[in-house]
Amino acid sequence: MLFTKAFTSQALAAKLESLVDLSTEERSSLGALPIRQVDVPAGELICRAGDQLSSCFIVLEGFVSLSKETAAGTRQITAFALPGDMPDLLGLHLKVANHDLAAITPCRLASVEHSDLRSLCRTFPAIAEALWTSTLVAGSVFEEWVVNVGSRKATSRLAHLFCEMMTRLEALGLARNDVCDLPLTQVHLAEATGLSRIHVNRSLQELRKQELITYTNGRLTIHDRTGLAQMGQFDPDYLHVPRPGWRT
Amino acid sequence: MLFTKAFTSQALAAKLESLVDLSTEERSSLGALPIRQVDVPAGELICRAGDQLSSCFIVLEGFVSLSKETAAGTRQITAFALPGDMPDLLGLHLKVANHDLAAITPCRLASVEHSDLRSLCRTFPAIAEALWTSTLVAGSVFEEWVVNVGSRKATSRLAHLFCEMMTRLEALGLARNDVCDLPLTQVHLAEATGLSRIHVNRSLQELRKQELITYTNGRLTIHDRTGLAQMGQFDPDYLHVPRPGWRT
DNA sequence: CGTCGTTTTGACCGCCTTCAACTATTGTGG
DNA sequence: CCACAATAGTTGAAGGCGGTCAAAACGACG
Repeated sequence: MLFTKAFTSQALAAKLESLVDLSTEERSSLGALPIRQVDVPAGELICRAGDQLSSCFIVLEGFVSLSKETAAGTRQITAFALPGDMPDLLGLHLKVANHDLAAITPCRLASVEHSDLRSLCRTFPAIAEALWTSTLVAGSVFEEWVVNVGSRKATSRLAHLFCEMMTRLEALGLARNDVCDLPLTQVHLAEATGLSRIHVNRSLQELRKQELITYTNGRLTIHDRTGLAQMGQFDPDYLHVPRPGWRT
Repeated sequence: MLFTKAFTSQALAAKLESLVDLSTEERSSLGALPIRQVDVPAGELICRAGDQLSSCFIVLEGFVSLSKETAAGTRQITAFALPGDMPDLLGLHLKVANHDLAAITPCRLASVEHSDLRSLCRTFPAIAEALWTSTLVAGSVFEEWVVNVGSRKATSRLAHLFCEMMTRLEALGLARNDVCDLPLTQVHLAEATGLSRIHVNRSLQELRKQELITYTNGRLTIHDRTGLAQMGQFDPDYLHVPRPGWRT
């Protein structure tokens, strides 16, 4: 890892402002939050479940996976964190991380001391509320994933995941015209959907055959938005993004 | 439903005090929180996904399920709420419920206006922190459920669920000597684990055959704690209860 | 050009689902 | 107190979805 001193990027501020209104004072205090910038190469672990942390991360650039090890040595990915997300904000109040964090792509993170964050929350309740809300949304996404892996068939699970990622990336301005960079290998998809690598491959072929998507070289294109949403039983409400752009 | 005016029971206060230390003033303000008491008969819906609520519930007595409908008309249960839990606290900041709430047993609930709760949080930051923390724990449980339904086999899923419920009920003083009332039908278990009703039945027989549990008439007895924990790959950390009482 | 990770294909097998029927238990009204 | 209905649990048989194993094709990169 490579460390640099810096100040908070726009990523977090943008995220929080999508949840609550911030005054100029709050915005500038947020910008002045002292952070340590951290660069992590692709594939590297950022922290492990059980780690006791005195700071938490903000994703500035890149894709981060949240995962848990299972007995057989396999991983279950429980969520993906994108720029603006704080994948271990839970540690602010609970002290121990309860999942592994790994950089899927090369990532730029900001590390914020819990003490700094806590005093910021004390001074500006609106910021505390925004952070709280962001953890609620994260919880809501976990809950939807329970439904996804618990009750849908392989093609539906993948369709749902693609809809979710497209929606979130659009909200970040990282997708346009139903095209986005989604740098996940089929192994990542398998670990996120609770399927085997091989069955993911075959299910992707099925989605292609039905002309719903193309997905090559980490680039996802959705050809039939409503068709994919139907296949994945996708309803964007649980993501709580302002204007989802999916018609039911 | 049957409504009565009343004041907050000990259930919530006890729950919050397990998460943060409260001053006597905070404790009494919490007790003075105006609530409307609601009694719900077994099997009845409490609210639906998508409802816009101006108040939220505290479970005082009984078992509540959180669930989402899927396309085929089936349900996926995403969590169980026990006394002291606030299963739709999410609505405090996000306005819309994102799951159905249903009374599994006859339930006594307390309904608290969001405005009252919000002003209480504003006056006592420690209470806000405790509530925030409780939502973080709930999120942590969702995350573990993703792992459970995403990566474990039938018997493991059930074993894990039983370990979780036993741990939580113990923390509430509702279990003793590895015995607790767990008023869930096999259909509930199926909906919570993402299995079919029939396979739940057969997996339960397997757990009994291995002399890990008995489970009849809504009463769970764990005969082999470590064996069950191993089968379910259960590690109580994610529940964030003070003293779990499971040896690794 | 060889190496390593990723994707793809084929064959086989098993966990779990589905369908159908039967039993046990609980509750209700005559 | 019994008849009946309704709910919950159990058993059997058949079949499908997806897992596992093995190997080949493909692509990126040094």
